[in-house]
Amino acid sequence: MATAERQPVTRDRVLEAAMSIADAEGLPAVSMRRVATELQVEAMSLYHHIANKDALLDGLVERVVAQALDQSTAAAEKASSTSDDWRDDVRTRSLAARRVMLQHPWAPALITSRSTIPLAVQSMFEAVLAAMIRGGVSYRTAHRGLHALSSMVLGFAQEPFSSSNGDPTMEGVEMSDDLVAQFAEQFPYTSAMVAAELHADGDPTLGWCDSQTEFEFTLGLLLDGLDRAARTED
Amino acid sequence: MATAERQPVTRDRVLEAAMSIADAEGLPAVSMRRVATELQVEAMSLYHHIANKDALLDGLVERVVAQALDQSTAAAEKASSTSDDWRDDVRTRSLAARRVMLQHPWAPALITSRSTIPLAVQSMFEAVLAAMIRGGVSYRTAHRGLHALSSMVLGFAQEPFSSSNGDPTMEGVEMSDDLVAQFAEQFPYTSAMVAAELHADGDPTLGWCDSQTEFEFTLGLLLDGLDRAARTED
DNA sequence: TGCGCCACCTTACGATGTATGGCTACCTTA
DNA sequence: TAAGGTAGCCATACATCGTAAGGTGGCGCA
Repeated sequence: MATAERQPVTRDRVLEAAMSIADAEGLPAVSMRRVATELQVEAMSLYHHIANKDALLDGLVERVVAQALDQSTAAAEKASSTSDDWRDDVRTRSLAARRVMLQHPWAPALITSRSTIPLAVQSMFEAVLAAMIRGGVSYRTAHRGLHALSSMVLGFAQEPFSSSNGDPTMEGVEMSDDLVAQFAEQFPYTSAMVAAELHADGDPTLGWCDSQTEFEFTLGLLLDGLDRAARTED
Repeated sequence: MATAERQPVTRDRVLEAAMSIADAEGLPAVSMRRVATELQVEAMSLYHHIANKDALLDGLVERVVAQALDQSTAAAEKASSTSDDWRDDVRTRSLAARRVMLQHPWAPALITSRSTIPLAVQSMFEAVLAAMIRGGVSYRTAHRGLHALSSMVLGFAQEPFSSSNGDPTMEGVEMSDDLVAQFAEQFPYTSAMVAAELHADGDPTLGWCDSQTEFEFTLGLLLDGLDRAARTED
């Protein structure tokens, strides 16, 4: 703060500021004025570097997916020698992309809401597709796999009904024994499942789930299924 | 319009109005003033029936998931005699729930963003879980299956990068031959896939996909995978 | 020296959610 | 029947949002 010589505003600096606000305080906190003050500038000055807010959001998406592409190709290259099963390649890429999404929890919803497909996404599709085709999967099956994979990477990072979606009121309220009993009566299977799955920590919502393990399990299921489909169709 | 005796406002009528606005013009069009004028009333009057806008959105979610629950139990009951494979039961329910989501395209994103889990969702989980357990799936695997299924139903209905997410500018613009060639060079596998999959209609985005078929395929993959997991773990 | 442009700013408009307080018509109760 | 409360609706106002329109200062180049 001592030498607060402010640097010139650029599109990149705007996006960076917006990104850090989104990461720290959530996407709704990203307003033009907020981003501007972060850059020690007035709101209207931003319009010299980006067309409008929608373009700013497009820029955010662009940045996140570029990061996802980077990470997943890096991870895939690093692991390329360890296996020649196409599933491992795709798995590595998917896990890396997911990791990026988890670092920017606002991103999946934003990406899903956009209408134009970023180049970086196209590149990721291409890489995954290439792995599948080289692994002997048909175009048809690979196409379906692509949809399923992108849906998984974007969907599993969002966690519906998680208390991180605002409303800290419910944070750690315990259900009364009465309510627990009533719940158990109305949803016996669910209760039994929770009882079976619950080890140490208690939380009546689905927050007790280990969503990373669940993601990996489902990913494995999907990849094995695609592989099997490929093997039986020829 | 002749006998425009306006009925008294109720929570139900508020939600119904909001719902039809969302269906017709999208979720952003649902503002307090807009809903109010629909009911021939001023915005502030709504607050006598609904705590605030967030509660209104909760109400919308509540309505949609209730509808999904209705449809999926109805469908499951109707088909209950045709098969005793748990997968068919779960499939029927999932497809019915998806159908409801497709009727309210704004719903999946809204549902995903909420923090409290509606009772109707809990009921759907219970029914699906029951089918799985009775089919011999372990609690652990069933739990993972539940996550995967809900992610699919919510995720596949959203279609990232679809032109229905605003921006009608791109609607049906043809790529120049130049661009097509450049694209083919940069993304050879993708181009080959599009060529292989494309039958009659042309559209360079992923809009040419039949997402219903893709959903059913992936659903089948998932169910078979869960079934296989259940069969090998005991 | 002067012209023009570019980055930034000021002001202002219409939209949004909602706090505050007033009005009217009814219902309850003595 | 008169008094008082209350439920439902409305008008006004405020903060915040995206952004259109136009002003201002300093720099580069003629």
